[in-house]
Amino acid sequence: MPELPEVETARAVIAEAALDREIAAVDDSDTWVCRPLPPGQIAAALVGRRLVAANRRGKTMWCDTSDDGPVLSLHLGMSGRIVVTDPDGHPVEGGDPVRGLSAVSPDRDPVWDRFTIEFADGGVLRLFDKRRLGRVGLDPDLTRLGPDAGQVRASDFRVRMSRGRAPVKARLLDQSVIAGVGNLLADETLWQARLDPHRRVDTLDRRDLDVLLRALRAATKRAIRRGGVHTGEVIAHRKPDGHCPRCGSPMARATVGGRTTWFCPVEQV
DNA sequence: CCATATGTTAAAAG
DNA sequence: ACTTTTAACATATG
Repeated sequence: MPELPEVETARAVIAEAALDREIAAVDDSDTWVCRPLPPGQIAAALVGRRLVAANRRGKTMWCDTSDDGPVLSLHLGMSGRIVVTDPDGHPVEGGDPVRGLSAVSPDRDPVWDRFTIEFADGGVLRLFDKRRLGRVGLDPDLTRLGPDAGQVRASDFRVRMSRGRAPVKARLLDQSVIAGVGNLLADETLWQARLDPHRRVDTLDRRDLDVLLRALRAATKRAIRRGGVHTGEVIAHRKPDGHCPRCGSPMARATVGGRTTWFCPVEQV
C-alpha cells in the first residue's frame, strides 16, 4: 500500500516506537531485498547501536543510528509494511486505522518478513513484504529524488512539473521531479484537480499548475489523516462500471505513465 | 492459465 | 545528449 501517506505513517511508527532501543540482532539474509549488500553487512553495522531518528522523503525512509553509525535506508516497494513490536511482542500499529494489521491477521505470517531488527528488550522491527520489491540498505543516495510532494514550494513545483512534454500523470509519478506520488495518489490528485491525466505538461498554464498543487497537497494530507491513499474519494470508483462520484459519468480506463489510470472523461480535461 | 497489482529502474525508443 | 516509454523485476491473488 505504500505511497507517500503510507510511508509517512510507517515513519511515524518507527519514530514513536523504535528509537533509542538497543539493537541486539538483525536478519538481513534476504539478498534480494538487501541487495547489493552481502548478508551480514547491515547486521554488522547496526548491532549494538540504536536508531535515533526516522526520516522520509517521498517514499524513501532512512534512520540515523547512534555512535556515528551508518544510515539505514528502508523502502517499502509495492507491498511492504513496517511492523514494530513492544517488548511483549505486541505490535505498535500506526497506519491504516480501518484495515491495520492485527495480531491475528494472516498478514502476520513471518514467511513474508524480509528484514528484521531484534531489540535487546525483546521487541522487533520488521519489514513485511509479500511482493519482495522493498529495499533495505545503508547510506542511501537521495540525490535522484525530487522534493517531497508534501513540502515542495509552489514556484519549484511549477518549474519542475512543466519542463518537457510528458503527460501530466507521468510527470507526477516521476520521483526525480516530485517524490512520493504513486499511482493511486496521482489518479486522486488529477481527479480532484479536474485534469486529464494525458494532458501534456507543456499545455498547463500557471492556473492549472496551482490547482494541481493545491489538489496534491489536499489529497496527500487527507490520505495521511485517514490512513492511506485508498481512502481517496475517487479510488473506490477505479474499476469497471465505476462512476465519477461527482458527476456520475462512467469512469474511463487508460494506461498513462506505464500505469493503469482511471479518470472521469467528462470532468477531467 | 491469464490478468492485475499502491514501485523502481535498466534498456530501448524517440 | 536528453527525454519518454517499455519491459523486467518477485510474488500473490482473483
